Amino acid sequence: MSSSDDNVALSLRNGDMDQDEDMPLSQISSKSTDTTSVDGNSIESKKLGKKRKASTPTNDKAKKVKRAKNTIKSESDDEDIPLASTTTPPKKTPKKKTESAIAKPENGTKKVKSAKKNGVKKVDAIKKENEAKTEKESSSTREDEEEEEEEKYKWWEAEDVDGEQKWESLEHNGVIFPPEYEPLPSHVKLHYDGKPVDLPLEAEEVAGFFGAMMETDHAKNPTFQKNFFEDFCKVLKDAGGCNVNIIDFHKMDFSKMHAHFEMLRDQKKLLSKDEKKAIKAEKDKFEEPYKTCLLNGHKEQVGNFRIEPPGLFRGRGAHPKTGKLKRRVMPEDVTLNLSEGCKIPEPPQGHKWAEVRHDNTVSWLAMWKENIADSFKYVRFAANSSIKGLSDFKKFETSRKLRYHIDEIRKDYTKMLKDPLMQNRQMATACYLIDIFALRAGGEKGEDEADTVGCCSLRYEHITLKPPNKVIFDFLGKDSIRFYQEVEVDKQVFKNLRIFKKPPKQPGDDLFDRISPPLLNKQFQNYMKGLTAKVFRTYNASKTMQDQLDLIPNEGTVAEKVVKFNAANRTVAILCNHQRTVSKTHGSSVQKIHDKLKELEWQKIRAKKMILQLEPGLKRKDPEYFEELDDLSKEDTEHIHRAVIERTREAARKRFQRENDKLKIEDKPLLTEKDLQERMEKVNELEKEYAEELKTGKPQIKKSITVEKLKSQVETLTNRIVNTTFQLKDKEDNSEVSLGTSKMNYIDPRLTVMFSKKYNVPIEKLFTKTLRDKFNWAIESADENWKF
DNA sequence: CCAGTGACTTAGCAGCGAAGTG
DNA sequence: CACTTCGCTGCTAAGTCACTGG
Repeated sequence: MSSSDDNVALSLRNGDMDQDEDMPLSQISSKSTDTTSVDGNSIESKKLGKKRKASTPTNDKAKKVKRAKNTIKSESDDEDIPLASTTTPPKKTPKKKTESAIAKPENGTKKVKSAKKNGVKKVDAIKKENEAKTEKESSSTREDEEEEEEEKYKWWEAEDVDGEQKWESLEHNGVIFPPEYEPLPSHVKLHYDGKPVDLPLEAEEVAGFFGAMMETDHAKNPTFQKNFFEDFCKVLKDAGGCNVNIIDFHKMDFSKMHAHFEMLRDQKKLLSKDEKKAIKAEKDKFEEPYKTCLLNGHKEQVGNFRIEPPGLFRGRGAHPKTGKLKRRVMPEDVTLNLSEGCKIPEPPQGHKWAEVRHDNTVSWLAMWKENIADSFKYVRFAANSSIKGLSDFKKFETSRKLRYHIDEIRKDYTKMLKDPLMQNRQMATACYLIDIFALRAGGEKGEDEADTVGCCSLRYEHITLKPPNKVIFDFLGKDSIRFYQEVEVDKQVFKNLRIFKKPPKQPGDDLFDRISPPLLNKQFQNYMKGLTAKVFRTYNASKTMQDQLDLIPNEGTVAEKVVKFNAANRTVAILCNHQRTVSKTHGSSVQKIHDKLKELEWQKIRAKKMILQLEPGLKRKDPEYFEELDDLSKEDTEHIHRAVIERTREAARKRFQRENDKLKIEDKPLLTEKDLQERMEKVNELEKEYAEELKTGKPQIKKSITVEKLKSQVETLTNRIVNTTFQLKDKEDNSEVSLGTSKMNYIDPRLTVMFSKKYNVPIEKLFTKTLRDKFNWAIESADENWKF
């Protein structure tokens, strides 16, 4: 935000503060019709009694009656609940100030024009804005550079003013539809109960979807199977059925289909480099027109210009609809959005569009309705477009503005944790959880969706309380990612959570039964325009990153600094609970690195032993250098020997095979079994040598070796050991943390740019190409002094 | 008022080419 | 050079939140 805007915000805010200190959060109590006090005698909330699967089957009605009393009287340690518990909370004059009052003065009509400005000018605008920070008060200075000043304001305030309008003109070439279904060759069939099935094409396609996924976890999921089978049978029936009566999923055999797809894949892989290149070139040429569009006369990338192909819905977690058929989207389903009067893209031969719209209040280019959840899918601009950039910029500016209000907000909710009104306590407690543990808002979800929760939808069974103040969170959040944390909380928060869990509440019941995300957000708006629950995540993520970066000393190599940057990034990712599934190979690859480390260690020790054999006197000269000679146990050494031998053998065999393959192609005489034997004999000799070495503890020495050579070997090995150790630690630390999501969505990119410039780390080491494009505005605008 | 709708951001993962390794 | 591992990108599911209209 601009300096002057911040000023206004500050002064207004302070003025307000004098009138009513901690109004916003408590304001709700005076307005609310639900005057249930924390200590009981309230009407039952509608939310109570809503049950999920986790709850034990009980009579809901009976429970509702029981739960009607939400008293805190039996809370033994609740001595600091206000005495006024039976009265309505102290009313305060409703606060009139809103954020809009702050924003309004800035909103001149001239800013509307700014929406037309292109990206380059906008970037300049940000730069100017930063420079202007030092000139906050000086209005005359501002007028001096009015021309440019105007532009800079326009950039980021344009949409505040004219939030309605997203574009002046928009022209594009429509969308790409997936290729038509290609029937399988006649010998590739589904089998049922051992017999080949003649499927109509429509059904064959659906069966093929499953066949292609046979080896995935989805295909083993009973819900997936059930949903797939239902939809498959329906498609089959609608297409006229087939020669076999298919009634049992488990009698379906997709293996022929699966093998066929595998074969196609292998075939594709085997194509020569040039062939692959040619195919790609053709594809690129075909897609070219769809990749870009004209926004206000400027060329911009389109994001997802391909219509999603049909397939089986892969829901995440325990999604009730997983495996259902995602039907093919036809042009008749697709609505286009573009400027009035511009050329309308031709629909595919013999088809027509569902609708052509000219709505410049939205930023999508095309839209269709999907058949799984009946929701919309959009074709949108790419992340590097000005539209997305602007909204990203605004997102970060909003979250950045939160720093002016966060102290007050925290003070208010801390105070309100003790409010006698149940709703207010829930409100305050939710604010605390969202702020401190970066929980999501947690809206309501339907029966036909995966059972995941956020703050407001947390249920009884999702938290465990361990006095005096420990809370264990254990629930599935967005994408069914597990949120598990054992934490210590504010004492009053602990008490409140205990109250929210008090009988008659039981598993299946909402903890926060008197609040909802909209209610929460309404409160947040009183502090700051645009403040919602999700802003806290962005704010706290970026704030954490800033703090972590500030701790990094400006020294060392680029690689070291990158490692430290990533560590800071990781702190944020952990805060936001951004996880990734540990790869199937993780365990073995960690083991591999361990083994490698051991082996390096062994090599190093071995080299040192050789040094001593050549020059025994060295041990007295530098005992430290030879300290580790006995670090490896005999068993370990033997184990390593065996591994090395085995690997050598394997390599010899493979090499033999490879050479023979080559000779075969060249039509030359092949190596014989005897050649192989000879090579193996060499390995056997090495094996004997090692066995001997194990007995004597003395490695054999080659004639050509010298102490100098060995010392340099040791040094190389030491370096490799250090590097590998770091690599291992990084791998383990990162195995289940995903850094990408926070870098892309939560950490203000200007922080990364600041780090890059201040620490002389090339931005390429911190942002991938795509992120550099997406955050170009930040790269061009932030300098080494930028602060979140 | 509030449930439903619509539009947007946030999210993890598959697949693939690039880079690293022996 | 062959093989493995890494890291990026594209894909699309799953959230949030504002708005609408009965």
